[in-house]
Amino acid sequence: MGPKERREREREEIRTRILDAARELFASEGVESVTMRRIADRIEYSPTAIYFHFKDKDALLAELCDCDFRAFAENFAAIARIADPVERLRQAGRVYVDFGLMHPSHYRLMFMTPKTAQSQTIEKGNPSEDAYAFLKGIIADLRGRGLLREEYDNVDLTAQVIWSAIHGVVALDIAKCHDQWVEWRPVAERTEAMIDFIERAVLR
Amino acid sequence: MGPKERREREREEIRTRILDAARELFASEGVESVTMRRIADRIEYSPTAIYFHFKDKDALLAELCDCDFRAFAENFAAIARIADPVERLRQAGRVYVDFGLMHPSHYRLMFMTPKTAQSQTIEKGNPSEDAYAFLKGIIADLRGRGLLREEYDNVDLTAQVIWSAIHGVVALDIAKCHDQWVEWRPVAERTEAMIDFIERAVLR
DNA sequence: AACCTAACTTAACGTCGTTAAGTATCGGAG
DNA sequence: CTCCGATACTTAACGACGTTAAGTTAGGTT
Repeated sequence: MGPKERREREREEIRTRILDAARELFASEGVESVTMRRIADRIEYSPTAIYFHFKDKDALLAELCDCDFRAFAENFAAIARIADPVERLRQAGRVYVDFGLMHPSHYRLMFMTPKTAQSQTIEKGNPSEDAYAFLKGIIADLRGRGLLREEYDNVDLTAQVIWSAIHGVVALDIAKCHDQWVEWRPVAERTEAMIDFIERAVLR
Repeated sequence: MGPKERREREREEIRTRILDAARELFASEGVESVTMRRIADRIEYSPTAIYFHFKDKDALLAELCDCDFRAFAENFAAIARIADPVERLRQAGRVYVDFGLMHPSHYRLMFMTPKTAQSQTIEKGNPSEDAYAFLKGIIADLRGRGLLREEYDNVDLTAQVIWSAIHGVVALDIAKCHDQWVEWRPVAERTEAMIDFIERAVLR
């Protein structure tokens, strides 16, 4: 079964070539520059060739998004070894915001855009692939050591509130940082303030 | 100068007819259904007629957005009379989230989309037209009564952190409520939790 | 009565996502 | 060795989009 495997491998290769081209366009020129035709240009194929490998544009973007979710979760691996859960939470907040500010296009697609039904390639609940699970782990740890206020007995609810708070910093910055309406404090200052804010809210 | 005034009035009328048609499409079918051609259909004009009244589609959307910012700020008028600043803050959070959840399309355009350089028709700093100013007023009041922790001595920074926190609840819900990845707590529960969260963080 | 201009319309351009139909390549069966 | 069918593409086209150019009509001014 030599040729069959080769075909399979080649098919996988061109898939990743398409994804890579899309990712480059996406990162450098924003999501609105990612068109089937421009992706096709980059890999020197006709636009319709892409449809042989992806159902449609949404499916392609969803797969891009999936890769990014994994890359995002991997950012937290470095801080997983921090023993003190309070410090781990603080660093997690910084890592989260940094990712969003360094990759605003990706962040928008991942967390600020409705559609994109996620695929199955990420192992749910595994903290090294699933950042939400990582956050829940921190909260469970804090709770286990009796550091949380007693009101925060629901891990999911607590995780969702903390996530919302830190997401708000990133999302508002991405969407509104060029808005002269508000006299914005520097985003780094807002981030640190939010991290303190979260700590004051949940710790005893 | 009778006819001249009439012309002016008619011009204003058709402008608002266009805006109304756009708003209806927008609210009922989402922003992606707002096309120049469909707006034109609704008012029984040709698509190009709109360009006589608005520079382009972005300008039209920006103007829509402006109306919505004013309507948004007016929602807070009812709670402006609440004497207790703590309770006023709590109610403001609820009003904010309710607006976002009841008008997700508008909320997305107003607070989750980068572009839309705001126009000049809103009086900045006037709490009855500018919701950010309204929030700052609450914080200044809290501070004036010595209810805030001493760390929150910067009104702008404090307002921006609180806004981010509550925006995060709305924004995540709009973008991710249909995501099965996370076992979401009901948005009402998250909202109340965030309001408590904010209070615990900033009050003495 | 002639004219000018504001307020439109029709036609068109170039873009987009996507589908239909055609073509070449190539592994495997007779 | 030849033929076949599937695989992997291409070209052509459709309908929708934002927008511009050119043409038309109606009403106030001179």
